[in-house]
Amino acid sequence: MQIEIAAKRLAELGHATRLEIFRYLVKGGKTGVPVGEIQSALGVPGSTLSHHITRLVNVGLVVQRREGRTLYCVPQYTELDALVAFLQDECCINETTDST
Amino acid sequence: MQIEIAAKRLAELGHATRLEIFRYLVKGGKTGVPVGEIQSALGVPGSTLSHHITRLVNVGLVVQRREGRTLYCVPQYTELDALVAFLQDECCINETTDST
DNA sequence: AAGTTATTTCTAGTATTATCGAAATAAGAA
DNA sequence: TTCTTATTTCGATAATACTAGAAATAACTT
Repeated sequence: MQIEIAAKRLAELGHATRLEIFRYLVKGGKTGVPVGEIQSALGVPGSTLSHHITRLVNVGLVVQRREGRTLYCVPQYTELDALVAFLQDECCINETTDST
Repeated sequence: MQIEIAAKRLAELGHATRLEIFRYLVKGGKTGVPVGEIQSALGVPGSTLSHHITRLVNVGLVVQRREGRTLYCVPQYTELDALVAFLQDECCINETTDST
């Protein structure tokens, strides 16, 4: 992953409300969680919530799927895994290159 | 780790220049890297660099140690590990609770 | 069509962040 | 003590982000 993309995704997760949203989605599983459920669970005003979700969508960490009136938010596990992998590969001690 | 702290650290890493700084420090090893070396390696103006380093220090991801005129920046591996662990534990699919 | 529910877009005020030159500080060297 | 090196703090400007009420849109129900 390029550093620019990693930085963008980290920045979006670097906001308490958005991090809570993402965590809530992850707990909700692969089918996704309706926006309204996030709203009542976290107690965030609709317009504010929509703004934060849009940001998560913009960096590819969340995808939305509509079913009738309900919009489901689906966390993109693969993207988060890649981000975690980036941190581990690029920003943690690489023991294999280290001489004991 | 509390979500507030995690969010703060993610936010600080969520800036391309700061992420590059941190990555450079990690590559530099446990003894740390002088500010001046980061400056010439990344080509960032001194005042701007100082600002970014201060932010990393403020969230505990970097510690500074002075040796004469030279200030060494030391990446805090433990803190990054904790952050990565937070993401994996709280924001990734927990396979163990999943019925296979 | 009119009403209801679910969610977004608009708008605007406030706050935080990024940037970097210039001046200031810290510390060793002459 | 003066000079040089290393780095920070100050100050000012521009840009971006946060928040949330109100209005708009999307889609189902009656």
